[in-house]
Amino acid sequence: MGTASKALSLLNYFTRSSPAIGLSDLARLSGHNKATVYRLLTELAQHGFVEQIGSGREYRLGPAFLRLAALRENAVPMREIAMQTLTELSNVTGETAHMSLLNGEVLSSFAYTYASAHGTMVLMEDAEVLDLHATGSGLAVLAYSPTKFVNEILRTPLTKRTPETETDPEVIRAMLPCIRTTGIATSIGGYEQDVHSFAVPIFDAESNCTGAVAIATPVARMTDALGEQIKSELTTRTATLTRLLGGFPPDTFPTFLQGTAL
Amino acid sequence: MGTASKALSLLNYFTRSSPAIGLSDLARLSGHNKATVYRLLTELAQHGFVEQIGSGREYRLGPAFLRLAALRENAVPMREIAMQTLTELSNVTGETAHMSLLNGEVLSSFAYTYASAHGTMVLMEDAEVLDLHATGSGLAVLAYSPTKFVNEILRTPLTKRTPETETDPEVIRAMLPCIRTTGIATSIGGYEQDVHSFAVPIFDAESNCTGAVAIATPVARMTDALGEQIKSELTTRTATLTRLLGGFPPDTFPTFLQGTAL
DNA sequence: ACGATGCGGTTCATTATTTGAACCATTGGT
DNA sequence: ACCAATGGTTCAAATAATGAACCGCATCGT
Repeated sequence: MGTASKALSLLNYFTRSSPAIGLSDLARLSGHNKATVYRLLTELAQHGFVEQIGSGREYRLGPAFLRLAALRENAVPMREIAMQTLTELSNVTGETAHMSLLNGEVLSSFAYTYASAHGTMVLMEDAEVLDLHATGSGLAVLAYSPTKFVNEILRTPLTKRTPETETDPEVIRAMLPCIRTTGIATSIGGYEQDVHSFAVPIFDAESNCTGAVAIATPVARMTDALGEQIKSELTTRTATLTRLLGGFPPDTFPTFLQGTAL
Repeated sequence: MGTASKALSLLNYFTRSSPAIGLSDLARLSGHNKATVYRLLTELAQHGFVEQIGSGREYRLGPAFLRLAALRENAVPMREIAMQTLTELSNVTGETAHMSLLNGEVLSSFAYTYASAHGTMVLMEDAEVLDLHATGSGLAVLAYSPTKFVNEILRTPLTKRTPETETDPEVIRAMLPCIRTTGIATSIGGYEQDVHSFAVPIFDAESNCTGAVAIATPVARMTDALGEQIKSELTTRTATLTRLLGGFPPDTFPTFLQGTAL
């Protein structure tokens, strides 16, 4: 791994639940030497990617991301386009719709919309990290990712989010061909208890899978009829979204799902 | 300069006006070897910080920034707090108020509010890079930055934005003590023609200057009376904002400007 | 049709940078 | 008063970054 990658991967340890991390902790988490982490953090800080809280204690993400995110969204207004489709999806299905994007090895929540049809609703968080092995979205992404990537993900220990979480790499690997035949991944309570989720992949211009769109419902509300409706809406509208974002499904993607022409 | 810094500084060449850059161009711009830039871009791409457009042509900023910006804003809701003060400022003065933040050596627009009082108005852009030598905000920041930082900025050639832009490093250096005595920097047409700007610095918890708040008006509308009102409102409200953001002005900052207690 | 140009990407011996164990000075808890 | 952490620093040893030259390819002007 190159030095730049080490520096960048440090940023992945900052999450919603641990927004500030000390030097020693970060060294332990990343497995790098403390001196190394210190030097990398210093460099990141010089560019505003991290900043220190107080007179030398913990580090947190810096203000540079606000600037670069604004530039990114200006160059590629993905969120704006995606919100349109997500709004339609949650209106039509009456359930929570969300889209996630793959950043390196991290799949994270990117945008979501709620429906006002019911009193209960699956809640989402911005920038939440979604386990690739334990969510519908993650499985959809894995099913359409290169074998090499899948191997890397399944090599590392898989965290057991709920009693229902499947953590056997081989069982997960066996699920992927099945997902590919339908183009739809399903997760029932694998990430959060009582959450049922259908997910389909989205692709970029080179037909790489870059994320997923999913509909999440309380398990108790799921019926065969609702499931069929969701799967139908999800596949057609997401196929259109992929095209709106300038992407193309790969040849292997089930053609009967590829939706209406743009 | 460390390797990580080289990688991170590549990101600074992506701007609103050049959102996509080719490998060779980026090598020329940054002054690094093409092979080096290629390797760094590859690493950045692996983490979603840049992505390639089409089947291998130009690079642009990646989706990772959206995730990290969301995490940053969640940890430090600066924008939310700042918008409050900016809204008050533009309401009270009837002019455009904006706040800029320093990311490494780059000062960029962070948030702004317009007033509806007049037909004409100074317009702002998100994430716009503000020259440190040619804007009121930039001068305010320089006046309260370490000498070493000022030297670095003034060593590089200063771009002449308008006929009024001052580009002589020594003249600019001579302005800084003057700015420090009043706590207010002024720029008249130095960045954009016909734009008058008053700016005051903001500070973090360690009394480092991290940015500025400014009021921009059309030159034609500026009068002594308006100027006095703006300076008064700007200094008191920005002092309060610094405190709201958890910062402290340094001891050298004019005390008669430090506003009301929180 | 064609050579010239410039592009993204690759190679590999040279070189400069990163690395990490050990070491400070401080801080906070007991 | 002590101990165990913390953030930060050092320097010889090891490793990773570097850059000139080189591909194959697309584009462009003639």
